[in-house]
Parts: sequence; C-alpha cells; structure tokens
Amino acid sequence: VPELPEVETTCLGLSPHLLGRKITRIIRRRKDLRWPIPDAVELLLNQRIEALSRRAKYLLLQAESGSAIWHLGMSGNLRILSADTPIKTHDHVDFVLDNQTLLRFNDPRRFGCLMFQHPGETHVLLKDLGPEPIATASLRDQQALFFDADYLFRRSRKRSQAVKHFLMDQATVVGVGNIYVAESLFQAGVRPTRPAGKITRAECAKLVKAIQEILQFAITRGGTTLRDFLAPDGAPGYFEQELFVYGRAGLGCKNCKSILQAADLGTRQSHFCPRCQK
DNA sequence: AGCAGTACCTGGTTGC
DNA sequence: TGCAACCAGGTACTGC
Repeated sequence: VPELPEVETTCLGLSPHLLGRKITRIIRRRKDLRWPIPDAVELLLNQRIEALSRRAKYLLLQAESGSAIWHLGMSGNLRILSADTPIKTHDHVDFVLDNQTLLRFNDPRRFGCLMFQHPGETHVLLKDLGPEPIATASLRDQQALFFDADYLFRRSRKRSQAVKHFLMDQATVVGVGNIYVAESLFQAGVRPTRPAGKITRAECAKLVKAIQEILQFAITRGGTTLRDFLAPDGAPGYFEQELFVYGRAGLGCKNCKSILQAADLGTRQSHFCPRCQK
C-alpha cells in the first residue's frame, strides 16, 4: 500500500542506480495499466536520467526530452534488477539501462500508471495536488500553499466530510493514505468520523505535527510492508511493528488497553481507540 | 462546489 | 475439498 513513505523509500533506493544512466530500451508488455501507457515514453530512449524525484505519491524520472511519471497504485513496485532476470507474472514495464541492469515495474492489481510529461509541462495528474506535508525551506518558497495548522484550519472550515476523508484527499495534503491517516488521527487524539469542519485549531496543530512525525519516522523505517511493498533492493519496510491502530480492530490500544473499534466510512474501515480519540 | 458512492484490479482469505 | 464471495485501497469518475 504505497503511501508517501513507501514512494520516498523507492525514490531514495532507486536514485543511486538511475542517476546518469542511459535508457537503452523500453519494454512495454502491456498497453494499459491504470491508463494506457503513452507512446511518448519512447522519447526517453537513449536519454540520460538527470533526476529522480517524488511529488505526492508520484515518482518523476527526468531526462532532457521529458519525464516519466510513475504511480505505484495499490500494489506497484519498482525494482533494480540484473538485465537477465527472468520475467515474472505482472512484470509490465522495463527500462533497460546501459550497465546490464534494468528498472522493472511489477503491479498485480494494475492501479499504478506510467505517464509522460514534456519539458516545462505539468501533467494533469499533478495539477490539483495539495502541499507536501513535509516541506523543506526551498519547498516553502516554491509552493503556494504551506501545510501548517493555519492552512488546515482554514481549509477545513464548513466541510462536513469525515476528517479522515478530508486528510486523505490529495488536494488537502498529499501522500497520506489509509494507513498513515489512521495512525496520525490516533496520535493527534481525533476520531476519524468527526466532520472536518468541527476540528479545532488546536487539533489541527496536533494533526499537522502527527502527520509530519509519522511520515518522517516511517521513511526512516523504510515504509510499511503489509503484503507486497518492497524497496528497489528487495528489502521490506519495518514500520508495520510501529502501528498503533491500523489493522488492529478488536485488539487492545497500546496506550490505554481499550479495545480498538472499527468505524465504517464508506466502503473502507477505519480503526480507532474509543478512549484516546475524541 | 462539495460530497457520497462506485469502478477499476488481483490475490489472499473466509464461508458455505 | 472446492468454489464463490468478499476484502484490500488510490484515485477518477458519476450523479446528486
């Protein structure tokens, strides 16, 4: 379930293997992932990889002729492998490199995508994204919006939707999915079902702090491996053992021993502590 | 415009 | 034991 920490882990893991390398061949075994893979990705042939970066849950592989945009969806995985590694089921795309290695995309559920962005263009998928939750000083300068308590408070006013959905909306803040929103709400002491508009300013401050700390900590643990997430070198993430509420309905709260409950929010379940979260 | 609900997809698990 | 039903969930889409 790749959320920001998993995509960041992938980005950090891939960078040393990709930067400066030339793409010698692109193999598309499928026409469609989440969307059709545009033919324009062929413009990356014989190009050197200039940069690899993450924006929200997207991974951008930049060359002079344009950028590949990957999204890992639900089950997507990018690995660096030896060029002679046999194909497995759901291996959909290879970028073959000039040093006997390749970048291979595997995605059983095919919710992921590979798109292309021309130089100077902003792909439509990247247009309406909210601010990055963890912003460096340089990001603060280039981003129109800055993720802090004031921003979250103002944006949530008069919103009736559950705060959980509000925080998972990539237009509010990027990178937060079902796992980390549950953990952040727990750490901030806020129930997932509360209407976003009823969250106090103090709670907004707690939520911002919780989201930032949890995402940052998860990155240091290499993300969360629940079913199939692996870093580009094949290593799993170790954040699962740090989870307080996600997937723990019916079990005791690690803080107060109360039995964790499941709230039905749409089709997704959301786990919380009835005592710690108001 | 905001929001709830649905579809997409496959593999693992559950239930009869 | 075998097979169907269900569940996981990021995101775009639909319709109110």
